[in-house]
Amino acid sequence: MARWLVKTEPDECGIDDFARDPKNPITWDGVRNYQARNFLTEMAEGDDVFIYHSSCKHIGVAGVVKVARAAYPDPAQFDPESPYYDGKSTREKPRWKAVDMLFQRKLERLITLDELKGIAGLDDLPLVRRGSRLSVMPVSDEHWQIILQQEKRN
DNA sequence: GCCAACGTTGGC
DNA sequence: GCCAACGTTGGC
Repeated sequence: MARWLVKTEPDECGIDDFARDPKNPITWDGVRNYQARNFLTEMAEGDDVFIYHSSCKHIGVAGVVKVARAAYPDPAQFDPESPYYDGKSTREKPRWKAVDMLFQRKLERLITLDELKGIAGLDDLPLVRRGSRLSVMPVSDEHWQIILQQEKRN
């Protein structure tokens, strides 16, 4: 089973939005970057996913969700009203994918980007790399454990 | 196919 | 709000 991390702006959709209605999956749509899309496509039902809060006051890993439905065509790309509309995408050959994700748990505390940057073992995690804009990325078992261990620290 | 211009991301 | 880094676009 693979593990992942996705970035999100908590004002748009953060871990609290998952927690508010924990039985209801949320559609992870609007990914408009090819590398990120390719990772989305690799996600399998049941995979664990870190929710990372970006572009906000408290930046860091906030919780865990799981993939409830593997990749399918992102409905937003066909909706002219959506900010994620892509006129060049067709239903026959959809360009973009979405997955559904289900709440697992909120971390006991936010694991901040700042502290993640200080952990040598995470050097090759795209998240902590300077200038990295990748919004969906795989997380190795080792990295996953390292990040979770931080939760128990003060 | 190159690459300058432009738009976006995202930390600060 | 600033701006560095990056991805995409489009002229050539």
